[in-house]
Amino acid sequence: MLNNTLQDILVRQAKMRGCEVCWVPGTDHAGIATQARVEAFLLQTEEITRHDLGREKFLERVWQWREQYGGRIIGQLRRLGAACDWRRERFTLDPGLSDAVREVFIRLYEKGLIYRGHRIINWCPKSCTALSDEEVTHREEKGSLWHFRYPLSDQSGEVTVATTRPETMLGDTAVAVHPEDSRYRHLIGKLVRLPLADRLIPIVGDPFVDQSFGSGAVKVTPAHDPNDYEIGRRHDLPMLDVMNDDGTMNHAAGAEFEHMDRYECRAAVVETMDELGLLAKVEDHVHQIGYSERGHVPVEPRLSEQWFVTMKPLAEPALAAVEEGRVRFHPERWVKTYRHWMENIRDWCISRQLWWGHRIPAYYCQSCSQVEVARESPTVCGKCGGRELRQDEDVLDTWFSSWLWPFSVFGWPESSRDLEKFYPTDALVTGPDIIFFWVARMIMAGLEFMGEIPFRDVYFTSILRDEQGRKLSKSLNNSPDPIEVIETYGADALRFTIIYIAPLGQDIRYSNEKCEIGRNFANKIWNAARFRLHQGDCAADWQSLDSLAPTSLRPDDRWILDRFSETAKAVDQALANFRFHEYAHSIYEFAWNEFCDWYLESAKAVLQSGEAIGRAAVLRIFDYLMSSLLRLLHPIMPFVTEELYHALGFAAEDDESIMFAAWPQPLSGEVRKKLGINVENTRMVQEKFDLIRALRNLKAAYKIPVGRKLKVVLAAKGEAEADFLREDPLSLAFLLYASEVEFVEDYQPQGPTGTAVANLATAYLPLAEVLDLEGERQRLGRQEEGLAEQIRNIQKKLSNQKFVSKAPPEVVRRERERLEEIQDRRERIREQIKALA
RNA sequence: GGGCGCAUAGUUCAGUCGGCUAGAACGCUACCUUCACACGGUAGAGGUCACAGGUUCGAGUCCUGUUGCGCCCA
Repeated sequence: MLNNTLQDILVRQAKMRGCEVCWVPGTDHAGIATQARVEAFLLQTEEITRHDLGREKFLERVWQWREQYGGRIIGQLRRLGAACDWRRERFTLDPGLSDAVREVFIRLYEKGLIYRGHRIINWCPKSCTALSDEEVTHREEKGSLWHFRYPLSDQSGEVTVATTRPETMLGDTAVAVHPEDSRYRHLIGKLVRLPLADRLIPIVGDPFVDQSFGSGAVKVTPAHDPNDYEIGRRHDLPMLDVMNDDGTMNHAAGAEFEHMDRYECRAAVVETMDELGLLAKVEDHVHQIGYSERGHVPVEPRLSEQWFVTMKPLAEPALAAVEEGRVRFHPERWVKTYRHWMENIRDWCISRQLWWGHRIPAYYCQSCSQVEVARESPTVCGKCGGRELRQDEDVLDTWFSSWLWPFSVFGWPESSRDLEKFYPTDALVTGPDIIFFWVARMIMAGLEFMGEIPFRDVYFTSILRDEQGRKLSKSLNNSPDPIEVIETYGADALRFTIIYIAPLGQDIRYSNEKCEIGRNFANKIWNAARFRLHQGDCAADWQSLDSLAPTSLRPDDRWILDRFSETAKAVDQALANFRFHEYAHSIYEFAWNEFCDWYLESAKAVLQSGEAIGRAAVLRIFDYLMSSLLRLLHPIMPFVTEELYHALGFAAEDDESIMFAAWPQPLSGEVRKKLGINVENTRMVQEKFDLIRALRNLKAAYKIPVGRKLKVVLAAKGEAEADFLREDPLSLAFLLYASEVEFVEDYQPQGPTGTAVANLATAYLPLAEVLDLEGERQRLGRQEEGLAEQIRNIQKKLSNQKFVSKAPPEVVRRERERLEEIQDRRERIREQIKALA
C-alpha cells in the first residue's frame, strides 16, 4: 500500500502538471507460491496431488484459482484510488509477455549466456524445486557439531571429522585435510572405511580446509555441499546423491536409512554411530541455516542439472549505469548494496521444477539427446533427424519474466509506438528487499535488450513493520488487511498516514490506530470546507489574485499568502527529491497550524462583521487558498479533495476532475511585490500571534475562560509596531477575545492588572476582581529569569572575540538583534514587577 | 567474518548546508460543548540528543573509538 500510494502521488502530481502519464498496473504469476497454494488447496479439499491430475488439468485448476484470487491486488489498488491506466493491465503469463520471455531465453542461449549444467544448487524439499541464491534467506540457529571417528582401512588408526549435517556422511566420498597440517599430512593418500556405508574413501589434501575448525579434518560430500563439490572436482571424486527430491533419503543412503526424512536420518545416523563407539563428541554450535524463502524449510544444497544465466556480462553495464548516475537511487546509499552484489554476482539458476510458469523452450531429441532451443516446437532433430522431441518439463523462475517488465508490457519484442514513447520510463518505486531480484535484473535486461536504461529514478520505500518492529509477513499473520483499514478509516486516511509516518529510507512501525492521523486531518479539511460553504457561493475570481487591489489586503492576508507560497515551494522540492514525508508534513503544518488555526480565525472577524468589500476580498483569498490547498493535497488524498473541489464550486463542470486541475505555483516576485507580501510583514504577523498567545496565556494563568471577553490595553513597543497593530483592529480584537482594545503609549495600571510582555507590545488586562498580586509578581519573576538566562547566553557568545570575527556577519547580526529584543522585553517585565510592588 | 543502517520527550519519529531557545504526532495535565471541526479548541508539563574523545568561535548535526539494536551478504 505504501508503494502504491507513493506511485500514485507521483502520477497524480505529474498529471496536474500537464504531463502525459502512463502507469501500467499488473501482477506476476508468483510461480512457487501460487502453485503451492493450489496444491495445498487440492490436497485439503479433494485429497489429490497435482500428479493425480496431470499437468494440463492441474494448470486449468491454477488458472481457475488465478481468476478467483488474482484480482485481489488489483482490487486493492483500485480501492486505494490509484490512477493507473487500467486498460493496460498486464500479467506475466499473458501471451505477449510470454513471447518476450521466450525471445529473451533464445537470444541469451544463442549468445551463449544461457547454459544447462550440473551444479550444486539450492533445493527446496517442500516445493521440490531448485531455487536461486537470492531465494534463500539465512537464519542463525543453535545446532550441534558432531565429531565422528572414521577408521583407517589399514587399521592403523582413525581420523575424526566434524560435521553439522551427519546424514550427509552417507554420501561422503572422501576426507580432506590441509596439505600442510602436520597432524594429518602423513595420512594423505590413505583410505578410510566409511562407517555405516562400509565404503573405502580416500583422504585427500586440499588447501581449502580450515585447520582450526573442528578437528581440522572434514568429510567431503560433493553432491550435497558447494565447498565439498569444489573439492570433489579438484580431486576427481565420485558425486553421490543420497537424497530424494522431497528431502528423504534414497537408495544410495543404504537400506537402513532409505525413505527416512533427512532429520530423522540425522538422528538415526548419530545414534548408530554412537552405538558403534564412533561418536567422539558433540559440541553446541551456532551456525547459519539457509531457508527456502517460500517453503519456509531449510534448503538442501544439492547437485542437479539446471539452466543458468551467465550474469557477469550482463552485470557490468548495469553496474556502470548506476555508478555513472544514469540510473539514480533514492536514498543513494542503496548504490553500495547494489554495487556489492553486482561485483560478486554469480550465475542465476532459472529453471524451476514446477508446472505453473513459462515452460523452458528447450527440446530434447529422444534418439540422440541433442538439445534444440527454439521459438516454435521443432519437429525434427537438427542433428540426427529424429522425429521424437520432448520439451523440457521445467518452467522458468518468475523473475525471469518480471525482469522484462519495463518493455514487455509495451509489446516487446514487437516494436510499437507505446514502446517508443514510454521507454525508458521515469521512475520505479519498490521495496529494497527486491533490489537484487528485480531492480538489478531489470536494469540488466533493459540495457541488454533495449540498449537503454529502463528508468531514471528508483525510489526505495521504507519497509513496513508492526508495532513490535517485526516485518509484516503472512506467516506471522501481522499484515493488516488494506480493505479493512480503508473501510474503517478511509483510503485517504490510510494514504496520508502511511506517507506521514514513513521517514526517508527508514523502516516504519505501522499500526492501524495510526490511521487516526490521516482521518483526523481529512476531517479537519472537511470542516474547513464546511465553514466556507456557510459563507455563501464561491468567489468569482478565486483562480487568480492578479486583479486584487493591494489596499484590500490585511497583514494577515499577506502573511497567509506568503505561507502558502512557501508551502507550495517546499512541496515541489520535497516531491522533486522523493522526500514524500516532507511533502505530507509541509502540507499538514500549513493546512492545520496556519490556515485553520490562524487564518481561518482571523478571517472570521471580517466575515462576521458583515462589511461587504472586506468580505469579498477575504472570501476571494480564502477560495484562492482553499482551492490551492486542495490541489496540493490531491496527490495524497484524492477522494476528499475531489469531493470538496466540486462541493466548493471550483470545478466548472461536473465531470471535470481535480486530477487535471493546474498544479499550484508559488507566488511570483511580481505579485508579491504588488500585494506587499514580504518577509517583514510575515515576521510582524507572527510576532502579533506571539503577543496574542501571551495574552491568552495570561488569561489561562488566572483561570479566566478564554471565551470571556475583557478589555485589553496595548502599549506598542514603538511607532511602527503601533501602526502595524492598528492596521487590522477587527481581527486583533477577535483573536485576543477582547471586548475592546485600547492603544496607549504608556500605561499606568489602575488597580490590579495582568501583564503579558511580547516583542511587539505589552498587553495589559485589567483584572478588577481576580488578580492575585503576589501570584502575578511570581509569574513575571519566572519569565524574567528565563529571559535573563537567554541574555547571559547571547552575551557570552557576543563577548567572544572569536565568534564575532569568525562567524558569518549574518549570524552575528541576528544574535545582536535578538539580544536587543530580549533585553527590551525584560526591561518591560521589570517595570511591571516594580509597578506591582 | 564483511557491508549498510539506527540510537533525540512516556511512545513512535522529524531535525536538509554545523548557527537550536532541539520540533511533530500520539499520550499526559488544566480549562472550554465559543456559531467549521471533541476526529475539536486554548494553555501547559515533559529532553544528560546512547557513551568517550576530537575538529570548530560554535556540534543533535562533522571525524575517531566504544556500547546496544536492526538489516543485508558470506
